[in-house]
Amino acid sequence: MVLGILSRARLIEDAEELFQWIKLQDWDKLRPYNAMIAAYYQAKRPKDAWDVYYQMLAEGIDPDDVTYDILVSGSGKNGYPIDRLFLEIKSRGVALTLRSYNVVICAFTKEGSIDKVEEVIREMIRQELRPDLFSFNALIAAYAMSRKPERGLQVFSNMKAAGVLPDIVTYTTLIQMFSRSAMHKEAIEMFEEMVVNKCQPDFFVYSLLVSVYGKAGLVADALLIFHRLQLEGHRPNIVTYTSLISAHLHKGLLEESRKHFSQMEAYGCRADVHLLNTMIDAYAKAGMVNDAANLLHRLTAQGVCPNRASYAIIVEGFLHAGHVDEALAAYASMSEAGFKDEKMSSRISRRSSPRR
DNA sequence: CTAGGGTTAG
Repeated sequence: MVLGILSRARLIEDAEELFQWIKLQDWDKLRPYNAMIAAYYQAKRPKDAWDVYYQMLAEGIDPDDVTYDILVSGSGKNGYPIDRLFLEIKSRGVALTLRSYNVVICAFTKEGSIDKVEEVIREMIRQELRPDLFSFNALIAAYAMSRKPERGLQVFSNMKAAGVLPDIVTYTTLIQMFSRSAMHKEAIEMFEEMVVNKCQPDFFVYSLLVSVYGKAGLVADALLIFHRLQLEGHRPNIVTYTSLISAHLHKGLLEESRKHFSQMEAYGCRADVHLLNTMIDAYAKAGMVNDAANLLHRLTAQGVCPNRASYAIIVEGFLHAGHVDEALAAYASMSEAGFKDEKMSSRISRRSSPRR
Protein backbone atom coordinates (compact mmCIF):
# COMPACT_ATOMS: atom_id res chain seq x y z
CA MET A 1 0.00 0.00 0.00
CA VAL A 2 2.82 2.40 0.84
CA LEU A 3 4.48 1.52 -2.48
CA GLY A 4 1.28 2.60 -4.22
CA ILE A 5 1.12 5.84 -2.28
CA LEU A 6 4.76 6.66 -3.07
CA SER A 7 4.31 5.97 -6.75
CA ARG A 8 1.17 8.09 -6.99
CA ALA A 9 3.11 10.88 -5.26
CA ARG A 10 5.73 10.47 -8.01
CA LEU A 11 8.34 9.41 -5.47
CA ILE A 12 9.65 6.51 -7.51
CA GLU A 13 13.07 6.52 -5.86
CA ASP A 14 11.53 6.16 -2.43
CA ALA A 15 9.36 3.38 -3.79
CA GLU A 16 12.48 1.61 -5.12
CA GLU A 17 14.20 1.92 -1.77
CA LEU A 18 11.19 0.58 0.10
CA PHE A 19 10.88 -2.29 -2.37
CA GLN A 20 14.52 -3.28 -1.79
CA TRP A 21 13.84 -3.34 1.92
CA ILE A 22 10.64 -5.37 1.52
CA LYS A 23 12.58 -7.95 -0.50
CA LEU A 24 14.74 -8.62 2.57
CA GLN A 25 11.72 -9.37 4.72
CA ASP A 26 10.23 -12.79 5.21
CA TRP A 27 6.90 -11.79 3.70
CA ASP A 28 4.67 -12.87 0.87
CA LYS A 29 6.12 -10.94 -2.06
CA LEU A 30 3.29 -11.14 -4.61
CA ARG A 31 1.66 -7.82 -3.73
CA PRO A 32 4.90 -5.86 -3.40
CA TYR A 33 6.00 -7.14 -6.81
CA ASN A 34 2.68 -6.16 -8.34
CA ALA A 35 2.90 -2.74 -6.71
CA MET A 36 6.46 -2.19 -7.92
CA ILE A 37 5.54 -3.11 -11.51
CA ALA A 38 2.64 -0.65 -11.33
CA ALA A 39 4.94 1.99 -9.85
CA TYR A 40 7.37 1.77 -12.78
CA TYR A 41 4.53 2.12 -15.27
CA GLN A 42 3.25 5.11 -13.35
CA ALA A 43 6.76 6.58 -13.62
CA LYS A 44 6.66 5.89 -17.38
CA ARG A 45 9.48 3.35 -17.12
CA PRO A 46 7.98 0.31 -18.86
CA LYS A 47 11.39 -1.41 -19.27
CA ASP A 48 11.96 -1.40 -15.52
CA ALA A 49 8.43 -2.69 -15.01
CA TRP A 50 9.25 -5.68 -17.21
CA ASP A 51 12.56 -6.23 -15.40
CA VAL A 52 10.67 -6.51 -12.13
CA TYR A 53 8.25 -8.96 -13.75
CA TYR A 54 11.13 -11.21 -14.91
CA GLN A 55 12.79 -10.89 -11.51
CA MET A 56 9.54 -12.05 -10.00
CA LEU A 57 9.49 -15.15 -12.23
CA ALA A 58 13.15 -15.83 -11.43
CA GLU A 59 12.38 -15.71 -7.71
CA GLY A 60 9.70 -18.32 -8.24
CA ILE A 61 6.84 -15.99 -7.34
CA ASP A 62 3.72 -16.85 -9.30
CA PRO A 63 2.11 -13.84 -10.99
CA ASP A 64 -1.64 -13.64 -10.53
CA ASP A 65 -4.44 -12.05 -12.57
CA VAL A 66 -3.66 -8.66 -11.03
CA THR A 67 -0.04 -8.86 -12.22
CA TYR A 68 -1.25 -9.33 -15.76
CA ASP A 69 -3.86 -6.59 -15.46
CA ILE A 70 -1.05 -4.23 -14.47
CA LEU A 71 1.16 -5.37 -17.36
CA VAL A 72 -1.64 -5.04 -19.90
CA SER A 73 -2.86 -1.64 -18.79
CA GLY A 74 0.70 -0.36 -18.36
CA SER A 75 1.73 -1.55 -21.82
CA GLY A 76 -1.36 0.05 -23.34
CA LYS A 77 -0.76 3.36 -21.61
CA ASN A 78 2.86 3.41 -22.71
CA GLY A 79 1.95 2.72 -26.31
CA TYR A 80 3.07 -0.89 -26.53
CA PRO A 81 0.98 -3.46 -28.43
CA ILE A 82 -0.57 -6.06 -26.15
CA ASP A 83 -1.37 -8.82 -28.66
CA ARG A 84 1.44 -11.15 -27.65
CA LEU A 85 1.02 -10.40 -23.98
CA PHE A 86 -2.68 -11.29 -24.16
CA LEU A 87 -1.82 -14.62 -25.84
CA GLU A 88 0.88 -15.32 -23.26
CA ILE A 89 -1.57 -14.73 -20.42
CA LYS A 90 -4.07 -17.12 -21.92
CA SER A 91 -1.38 -19.75 -22.51
CA ARG A 92 -0.31 -19.45 -18.88
CA GLY A 93 -3.77 -20.56 -17.88
CA VAL A 94 -4.41 -17.59 -15.60
CA ALA A 95 -8.15 -17.26 -15.08
CA LEU A 96 -9.28 -14.01 -16.70
CA THR A 97 -11.62 -11.94 -14.58
CA LEU A 98 -14.17 -9.44 -15.86
CA ARG A 99 -11.69 -6.75 -14.94
CA SER A 100 -8.90 -8.48 -16.90
CA TYR A 101 -11.09 -8.47 -19.99
CA ASN A 102 -11.92 -4.82 -19.47
CA VAL A 103 -8.23 -3.95 -19.11
CA VAL A 104 -7.54 -5.74 -22.39
CA ILE A 105 -10.47 -3.98 -24.09
CA CYS A 106 -9.19 -0.60 -22.92
CA ALA A 107 -5.68 -1.35 -24.17
CA PHE A 108 -6.99 -2.39 -27.59
CA THR A 109 -9.15 0.74 -27.65
CA LYS A 110 -6.08 2.88 -27.01
CA GLU A 111 -4.28 1.32 -29.95
CA GLY A 112 -7.40 1.83 -32.06
CA SER A 113 -7.93 -1.86 -32.88
CA ILE A 114 -11.70 -1.94 -33.04
CA ASP A 115 -11.76 -5.49 -34.50
CA LYS A 116 -9.80 -6.81 -31.55
CA VAL A 117 -12.08 -5.00 -29.12
CA GLU A 118 -15.13 -6.66 -30.70
CA GLU A 119 -13.40 -10.03 -30.67
CA VAL A 120 -12.53 -9.79 -26.97
CA ILE A 121 -16.11 -8.84 -26.13
CA ARG A 122 -17.37 -11.90 -28.00
CA GLU A 123 -14.83 -14.01 -26.16
CA MET A 124 -15.84 -12.71 -22.74
CA ILE A 125 -19.46 -13.44 -23.52
CA ARG A 126 -18.45 -17.01 -24.52
CA GLN A 127 -16.76 -17.25 -21.10
CA GLU A 128 -20.14 -16.29 -19.63
CA LEU A 129 -18.88 -12.96 -18.34
CA ARG A 130 -21.44 -10.20 -18.79
CA PRO A 131 -20.05 -6.93 -20.14
CA ASP A 132 -20.45 -4.27 -17.45
CA LEU A 133 -20.36 -0.47 -17.41
CA PHE A 134 -16.61 -0.43 -18.02
CA SER A 135 -16.86 -2.81 -20.96
CA PHE A 136 -19.64 -0.81 -22.59
CA ASN A 137 -17.89 2.51 -22.01
CA ALA A 138 -14.69 1.16 -23.53
CA LEU A 139 -16.57 -0.21 -26.55
CA ILE A 140 -18.24 3.16 -27.14
CA ALA A 141 -14.81 4.80 -26.83
CA ALA A 142 -13.48 2.40 -29.45
CA TYR A 143 -16.23 3.40 -31.89
CA ALA A 144 -15.67 7.05 -31.04
CA MET A 145 -12.01 6.65 -31.88
CA SER A 146 -12.66 4.89 -35.19
CA ARG A 147 -15.29 7.50 -36.04
CA LYS A 148 -18.26 5.16 -36.18
CA PRO A 149 -20.85 7.15 -34.24
CA GLU A 150 -23.77 5.04 -35.45
CA ARG A 151 -22.17 1.92 -33.99
CA GLY A 152 -21.39 3.76 -30.76
CA LEU A 153 -25.01 4.86 -30.49
CA GLN A 154 -26.10 1.26 -31.08
CA VAL A 155 -23.89 0.12 -28.19
CA PHE A 156 -25.45 2.85 -26.04
CA SER A 157 -28.93 1.48 -26.61
CA ASN A 158 -27.68 -2.11 -26.19
CA MET A 159 -26.24 -1.27 -22.81
CA LYS A 160 -29.46 0.35 -21.65
CA ALA A 161 -31.37 -2.71 -22.91
CA ALA A 162 -28.97 -4.92 -20.92
CA GLY A 163 -29.88 -2.96 -17.79
CA VAL A 164 -26.49 -1.27 -17.43
CA LEU A 165 -27.06 2.35 -16.41
CA PRO A 166 -24.94 4.89 -18.31
CA ASP A 167 -22.79 7.11 -16.12
CA ILE A 168 -20.99 10.41 -16.63
CA VAL A 169 -18.13 8.68 -18.47
CA THR A 170 -20.61 7.11 -20.91
CA TYR A 171 -22.09 10.51 -21.71
CA THR A 172 -18.69 12.20 -21.96
CA THR A 173 -17.54 9.53 -24.40
CA LEU A 174 -20.72 9.86 -26.48
CA ILE A 175 -20.48 13.65 -26.63
CA GLN A 176 -16.83 13.36 -27.65
CA MET A 177 -17.74 10.70 -30.23
CA PHE A 178 -20.23 13.02 -31.95
CA SER A 179 -17.90 15.97 -31.64
CA ARG A 180 -15.08 14.05 -33.34
CA SER A 181 -17.39 13.23 -36.24
CA ALA A 182 -18.45 16.88 -36.52
CA MET A 183 -22.00 15.97 -35.41
CA HIS A 184 -22.32 19.04 -33.22
CA LYS A 185 -26.10 18.96 -32.99
CA GLU A 186 -26.07 15.36 -31.78
CA ALA A 187 -23.28 16.16 -29.30
CA ILE A 188 -25.33 18.97 -27.78
CA GLU A 189 -28.45 16.82 -27.69
CA MET A 190 -26.50 14.11 -25.86
CA PHE A 191 -25.44 16.70 -23.29
CA GLU A 192 -29.10 17.63 -22.83
CA GLU A 193 -30.07 13.97 -22.47
CA MET A 194 -27.39 13.62 -19.82
CA VAL A 195 -28.80 16.53 -17.80
CA VAL A 196 -32.36 15.21 -18.18
CA ASN A 197 -31.14 11.89 -16.77
CA LYS A 198 -29.91 13.69 -13.65
CA CYS A 199 -26.26 13.20 -14.49
CA GLN A 200 -24.54 16.27 -13.06
CA PRO A 201 -21.92 17.63 -15.51
CA ASP A 202 -18.41 17.81 -14.07
CA PHE A 203 -15.25 19.63 -15.08
CA PHE A 204 -14.45 17.17 -17.89
CA VAL A 205 -17.89 17.58 -19.45
CA TYR A 206 -17.78 21.37 -19.28
CA SER A 207 -14.31 21.40 -20.75
CA LEU A 208 -15.49 19.20 -23.60
CA LEU A 209 -18.58 21.35 -24.13
CA VAL A 210 -16.51 24.49 -24.59
CA SER A 211 -14.88 22.67 -27.49
CA VAL A 212 -18.21 21.34 -28.84
CA TYR A 213 -19.87 24.77 -28.91
CA GLY A 214 -16.73 26.27 -30.37
CA LYS A 215 -16.62 23.74 -33.21
CA ALA A 216 -20.33 24.35 -33.83
CA GLY A 217 -19.47 28.04 -34.26
CA LEU A 218 -21.46 29.02 -31.17
CA VAL A 219 -18.81 31.13 -29.46
CA ALA A 220 -21.26 32.84 -27.11
CA ASP A 221 -22.39 29.45 -25.79
CA ALA A 222 -18.80 28.29 -25.45
CA LEU A 223 -18.10 31.36 -23.33
CA LEU A 224 -21.24 30.76 -21.31
CA ILE A 225 -20.13 27.22 -20.48
CA PHE A 226 -16.68 28.52 -19.62
CA HIS A 227 -18.20 30.92 -17.11
CA ARG A 228 -20.54 28.27 -15.75
CA LEU A 229 -17.55 26.02 -15.16
CA GLN A 230 -15.93 28.76 -13.08
CA LEU A 231 -19.18 29.57 -11.28
CA GLU A 232 -19.45 25.95 -10.19
CA GLY A 233 -16.04 26.20 -8.59
CA HIS A 234 -13.82 24.56 -11.21
CA ARG A 235 -10.49 26.01 -12.29
CA PRO A 236 -10.04 26.27 -16.05
CA ASN A 237 -6.79 24.65 -17.14
CA ILE A 238 -4.78 24.59 -20.35
CA VAL A 239 -7.27 22.22 -22.00
CA THR A 240 -10.22 24.49 -21.22
CA TYR A 241 -8.38 27.56 -22.45
CA THR A 242 -7.27 25.80 -25.63
CA SER A 243 -10.91 25.02 -26.45
CA LEU A 244 -12.04 28.55 -25.65
CA ILE A 245 -9.28 30.22 -27.65
CA SER A 246 -9.81 27.82 -30.52
CA ALA A 247 -13.53 28.68 -30.52
CA HIS A 248 -12.67 32.34 -31.04
CA LEU A 249 -10.00 31.60 -33.64
CA HIS A 250 -12.44 29.56 -35.73
CA LYS A 251 -14.70 32.59 -35.93
CA GLY A 252 -11.83 34.88 -36.87
CA LEU A 253 -12.08 36.69 -33.51
CA LEU A 254 -8.33 37.11 -33.21
CA GLU A 255 -8.39 40.05 -30.80
CA GLU A 256 -10.75 38.21 -28.46
CA SER A 257 -8.60 35.12 -28.54
CA ARG A 258 -5.54 37.21 -27.69
CA LYS A 259 -7.46 38.63 -24.74
CA HIS A 260 -8.24 35.15 -23.43
CA PHE A 261 -4.63 34.14 -23.97
CA SER A 262 -3.35 37.01 -21.81
CA GLN A 263 -6.03 36.27 -19.23
CA MET A 264 -4.83 32.68 -19.16
CA GLU A 265 -1.22 33.75 -18.59
CA ALA A 266 -2.29 36.22 -15.89
CA TYR A 267 -4.15 33.34 -14.29
CA GLY A 268 -0.90 31.44 -14.02
CA CYS A 269 -1.78 28.89 -16.64
CA ARG A 270 1.14 28.14 -18.95
CA ALA A 271 0.72 27.59 -22.68
CA ASP A 272 1.71 24.22 -24.11
CA VAL A 273 2.50 22.88 -27.56
CA HIS A 274 -1.18 22.08 -28.30
CA LEU A 275 -2.20 25.67 -27.77
CA LEU A 276 0.85 26.94 -29.62
CA ASN A 277 -0.02 24.86 -32.68
CA THR A 278 -3.67 25.87 -32.54
CA MET A 279 -2.76 29.54 -32.52
CA ILE A 280 -0.03 29.51 -35.13
CA ASP A 281 -2.23 27.44 -37.43
CA ALA A 282 -5.02 30.02 -37.16
CA TYR A 283 -2.58 32.90 -37.68
CA ALA A 284 -1.05 31.23 -40.71
CA LYS A 285 -4.50 30.60 -42.22
CA ALA A 286 -5.37 34.27 -41.66
CA GLY A 287 -2.22 35.20 -43.59
CA MET A 288 -0.46 36.39 -40.44
CA VAL A 289 2.58 34.15 -40.75
CA ASN A 290 4.85 36.69 -39.08
CA ASP A 291 2.63 36.75 -35.99
CA ALA A 292 2.72 32.97 -36.00
CA ALA A 293 6.53 32.95 -36.19
CA ASN A 294 6.78 35.52 -33.40
CA LEU A 295 4.51 33.50 -31.15
CA LEU A 296 6.59 30.40 -31.82
CA HIS A 297 9.72 32.26 -30.76
CA ARG A 298 8.14 33.80 -27.70
CA LEU A 299 6.72 30.53 -26.37
CA THR A 300 9.89 28.61 -27.17
CA ALA A 301 11.78 31.14 -25.04
CA GLN A 302 9.26 30.46 -22.27
CA GLY A 303 10.12 26.79 -22.33
CA VAL A 304 7.33 25.45 -24.52
CA CYS A 305 8.79 22.71 -26.70
CA PRO A 306 7.56 22.99 -30.31
CA ASN A 307 7.10 19.80 -32.31
CA ARG A 308 7.35 19.01 -36.02
CA ALA A 309 3.88 20.40 -36.72
CA SER A 310 4.71 23.75 -35.09
CA TYR A 311 7.51 24.35 -37.58
CA ALA A 312 5.74 22.78 -40.53
CA ILE A 313 2.76 25.14 -40.14
CA ILE A 314 5.09 28.16 -40.30
CA VAL A 315 7.13 26.89 -43.25
CA GLU A 316 3.95 26.06 -45.19
CA GLY A 317 2.49 29.44 -44.24
CA PHE A 318 5.46 31.35 -45.65
CA LEU A 319 5.53 29.18 -48.75
CA HIS A 320 1.83 29.72 -49.32
CA ALA A 321 2.32 33.49 -49.01
CA GLY A 322 5.16 33.27 -51.54
CA HIS A 323 7.78 34.35 -48.98
CA VAL A 324 10.43 31.86 -49.94
CA ASP A 325 13.31 33.43 -47.98
CA GLU A 326 11.29 33.37 -44.76
CA ALA A 327 10.27 29.79 -45.52
CA LEU A 328 13.93 28.89 -45.90
CA ALA A 329 14.80 30.57 -42.60
CA ALA A 330 11.92 28.80 -40.83
CA TYR A 331 13.01 25.49 -42.32
CA ALA A 332 16.53 26.16 -41.02
CA SER A 333 15.21 26.53 -37.45
CA MET A 334 13.10 23.43 -38.01
CA SER A 335 16.10 21.27 -38.90
CA GLU A 336 18.09 22.92 -36.14
CA ALA A 337 15.42 21.69 -33.76
CA GLY A 338 15.95 18.20 -35.12
CA PHE A 339 12.95 17.98 -37.48
CA LYS A 340 14.35 17.35 -40.92
CA ASP A 341 12.03 16.82 -43.87
CA GLU A 342 13.66 16.15 -47.23
CA LYS A 343 10.45 16.59 -49.21
CA MET A 344 9.74 19.93 -47.62
CA SER A 345 13.32 21.02 -48.13
CA SER A 346 13.30 20.20 -51.84
CA ARG A 347 9.93 21.90 -52.25
CA ILE A 348 11.36 25.11 -50.83
CA SER A 349 14.47 24.96 -53.00
CA ARG A 350 12.36 24.42 -56.11
CA ARG A 351 10.57 27.62 -55.28
CA SER A 352 13.74 29.58 -54.58
CA SER A 353 15.39 28.59 -57.87
CA PRO A 354 12.60 28.32 -60.46
CA ARG A 355 13.35 26.31 -63.59
CA ARG A 356 14.26 28.35 -66.63
C1' DC B 1 -1.30 -3.66 -6.50
C1' DT B 2 -5.14 -3.61 -11.57
C1' DA B 3 -9.94 -1.13 -15.84
C1' DG B 4 -13.08 4.28 -18.30
C1' DG B 5 -14.08 10.29 -19.91
C1' DG B 6 -11.94 16.48 -21.61
C1' DT B 7 -8.04 20.37 -25.78
C1' DT B 8 -5.33 21.78 -31.40
C1' DA B 9 -4.31 20.29 -36.37
C1' DG B 10 -4.60 16.74 -40.08
